[in-house]
Amino acid sequence: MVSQKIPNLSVDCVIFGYNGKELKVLLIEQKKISEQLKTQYALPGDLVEIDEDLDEAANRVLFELTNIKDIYLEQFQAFGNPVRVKEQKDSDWLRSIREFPEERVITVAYYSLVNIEDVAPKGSAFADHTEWINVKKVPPLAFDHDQILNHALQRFRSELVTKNIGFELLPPKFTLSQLQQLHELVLDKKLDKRNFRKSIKKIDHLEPLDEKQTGVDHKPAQLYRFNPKKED
Amino acid sequence: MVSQKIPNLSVDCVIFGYNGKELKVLLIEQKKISEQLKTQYALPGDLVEIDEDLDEAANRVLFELTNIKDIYLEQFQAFGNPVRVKEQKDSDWLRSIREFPEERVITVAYYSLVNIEDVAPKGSAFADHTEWINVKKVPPLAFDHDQILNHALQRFRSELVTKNIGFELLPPKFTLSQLQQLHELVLDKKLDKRNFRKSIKKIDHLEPLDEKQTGVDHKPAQLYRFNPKKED
DNA sequence: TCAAAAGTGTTGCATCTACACCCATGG
DNA sequence: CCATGGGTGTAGATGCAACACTTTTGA
Repeated sequence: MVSQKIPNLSVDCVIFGYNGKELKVLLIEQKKISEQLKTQYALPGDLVEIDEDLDEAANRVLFELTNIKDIYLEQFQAFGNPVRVKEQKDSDWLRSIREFPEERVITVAYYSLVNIEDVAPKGSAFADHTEWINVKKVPPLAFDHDQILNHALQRFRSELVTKNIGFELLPPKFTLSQLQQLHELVLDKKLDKRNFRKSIKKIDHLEPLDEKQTGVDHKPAQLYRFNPKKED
Repeated sequence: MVSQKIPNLSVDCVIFGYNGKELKVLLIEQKKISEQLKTQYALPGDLVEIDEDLDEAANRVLFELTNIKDIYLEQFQAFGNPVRVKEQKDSDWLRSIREFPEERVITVAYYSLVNIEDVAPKGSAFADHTEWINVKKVPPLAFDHDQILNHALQRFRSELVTKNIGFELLPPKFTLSQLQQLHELVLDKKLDKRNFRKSIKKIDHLEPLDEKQTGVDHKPAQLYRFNPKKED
């Protein structure tokens, strides 16, 4: 069954992941229409269904691509340039997948943080496959997705410092050094170890475990987890 | 000439003004369809035209209602509940003005600050008239506009402190006490006069004039203006 | 015993808060 | 000369940045 879609309205999702070394973003490789076309990457997104909430649509797109369900997606901006999907580079592909490929499309953009281990990227109706790509090495994207990705990164950075989000990118048990590395990567600057620890020890829901790192050839670190239920 | 509109997409504008005493928001009174219906207020908004940028649409709505042109409107959130325009209270009115009144409508919300003196509210195609209403005394609004207004207020508060916006609400020449009163009103708390002055004197583009208040029965205050060109 | 990362406190500086009196004007 | 809001500084508390050494483990 094909559900009915609003021809002018889509959601796009910027899904960040972290492998311990690099901040990555989940991109789809657009299905190749003909051999002449070179492959183009894009953010996962889709038209919104006729009776679907925006948040629901974003979750659906995320689920279709990653099998991840019920995580928080932050809506950060709507992009509505009337020609944002009308560049030459995008029209062939749109003609192959859309019922009304000439329509202008407004998109509502969401971002989300996931544990990269939880995701087994897979193909979908629109995409040959999905791929985790280092945010510092993202090729030019379809539509205005470069711009959307940049906005997402900015928003992520500012929420990382103001709201101390970011635990979602780490494995369930992590060390403070891992957390610090993640912050350094996202903010693109070195942080002082002692000051970092002082500042994050203030935040709630960060719980030390009775457990240490194993299998490292140096002093094993205390493991922590992020526990939203913890009162502290 | 009637321009073609996208049936599922609108913009709504939360326009704040300040009269020296109260923070106000510009609302439209929906045209009365029949004598039975009670008047309902709503945020100014309209469907987006088929080739119109979102920002452009917001500016058009603002202009149609206030004759104000070319001011900055901040997009803050898209609202896309599929039933947000389908409550009983709103359906009669929609049937009277919309070509497709049963369609679900996603709206992109903007907020803006204007000098209340510059606005001569007037009627429009949809509204009997427009009215400045104290934000603390806003009646229940059409659609989900209460929620939109609340989000706008929150965003305005946070940008007032982080970005020191707010001058747009004052007359071109103002005293520091007027600026302080505005901040106190928006943030809903008393501020210390000396500390307030210290903090705002750090911000750029605030320029003391060679001019003082007149016509007051106390020591006349220094006048300032906000001058975005000033380097300082 | 060596290498590698974990872990831990203090000091100076900048920022924020609290607080009270004199000044200029109009009536 | 009185009432009214305008205008100003300081001291204490708090928060942030800089900085170096000891510990624990595996190899």
